[in-house]
Amino acid sequence: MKNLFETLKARGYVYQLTHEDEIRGLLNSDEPFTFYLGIDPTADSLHIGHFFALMVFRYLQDAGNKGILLVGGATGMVGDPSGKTDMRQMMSKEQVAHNVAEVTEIAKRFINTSGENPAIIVNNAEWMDGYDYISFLRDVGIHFNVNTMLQAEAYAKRIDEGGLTFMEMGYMLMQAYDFVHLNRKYGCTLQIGGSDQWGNIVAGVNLGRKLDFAAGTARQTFFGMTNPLLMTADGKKMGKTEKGALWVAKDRTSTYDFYQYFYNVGDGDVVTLLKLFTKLPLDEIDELVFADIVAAKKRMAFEITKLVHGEEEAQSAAEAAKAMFSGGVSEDAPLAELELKQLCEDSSSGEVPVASLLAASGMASSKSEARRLISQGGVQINGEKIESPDSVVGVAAGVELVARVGKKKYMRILIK
RNA sequence: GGAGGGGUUCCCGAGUGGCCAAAGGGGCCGGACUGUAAAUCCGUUGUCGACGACUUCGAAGGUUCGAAUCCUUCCCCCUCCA
Repeated sequence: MKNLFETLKARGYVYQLTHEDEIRGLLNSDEPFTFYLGIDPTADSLHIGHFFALMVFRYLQDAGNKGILLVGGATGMVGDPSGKTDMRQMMSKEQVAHNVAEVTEIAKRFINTSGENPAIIVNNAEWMDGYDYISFLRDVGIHFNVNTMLQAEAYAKRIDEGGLTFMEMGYMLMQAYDFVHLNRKYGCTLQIGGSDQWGNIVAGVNLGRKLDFAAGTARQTFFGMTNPLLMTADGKKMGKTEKGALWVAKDRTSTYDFYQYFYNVGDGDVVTLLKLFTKLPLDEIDELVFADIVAAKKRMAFEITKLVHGEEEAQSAAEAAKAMFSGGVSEDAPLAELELKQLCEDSSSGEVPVASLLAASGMASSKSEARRLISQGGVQINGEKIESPDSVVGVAAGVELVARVGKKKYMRILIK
């Protein structure tokens, strides 16, 4: 007898449950079961929201249960309207295929696909592609009541805003069927996912029941469990940055930025994040946070970065941050390489307006923006504050400058 | 298909011929204070060869000395009716 259920609940992974008692029994039983998590390939990387669900996946798998990761090659073609204000832009088939491949690769970093208890990765296109429309409507569609569907919380926004297309309503049927398929083929009994998936998960549970009833076969087991939405203490969606989501792929969000994001979260979120994304014991977390909130935050940022990008990367991100904020420079700071001849007429050396430099390196989105930043006193070059928007700086081929905008943005600029 | 309402700068939302690069709020960004946190306060928030110039108010034309504001056509959205 284990207490996996209690562990997950105490750390904050559990939000909604279709059958609380039964699921507790399932998770705490010594008898392994099969579960699945579905991810749609809406982009070619995963963001931190996915990672939340993947943590649950790991816990379940580490406890000896069989995990199935479903990458939605078929559902991705349609797009889940759950919780969305607007219809998702339809993706081309090529794009979906590309994303499926990328997402699969990244997911493999988090879940164990080899060893004694490997997780398996499936793509629902495998069984959806050959399913013809009429058969699907007759087999699956017959079990869905539109009135009930329309009352689903997940669709409320779309209905308020005026447009929910027929295609999108079909999404729920697809996901529901996925669960049934995995149950039939692999004996999958539990679906996990984010709270925005609740409606779709419940649909799967219900569909399984109805199909069993219609076929007169023995009732199979279908359970669903969701994890809460990752919110910051002040009620915002976590993982949002000015550039969009916080991505797991390095070319989308650098390790340094990733680390910085967590370093800069509010104090109130530190405990939550430590519980969710580290495996530190709960009492140790409490102690740490109580003793020194800043140290706890640092530890949290490090641990999460380590989990996602590996220890080495995390170490260098932490060191880069340390160097930067104590006034030094780090090799790990982002580097921009600029062509000298694009900055000034003279071929060997010359003076370049600081504003141009910032704009060219991407530190500022335009020269106007750069001038604004300078006049507000937010720009430093090589540790010296730039006083006037018209200031120039001497450059020559091979020179490296360190530009700083605001308190937190640093960049090395190499003149070529 | 019919009738009405509407599309404004990142978002919401004022503006119905010059005083409009466009009120106000949110967000973002910068500064101060701090702990690379939060809260608070201040400032900024189209672009550029920068006290001036250029380009913006769904799209394209037109009227006018002058248009986000008026006219025409088109595209899109919403509400009610069918």
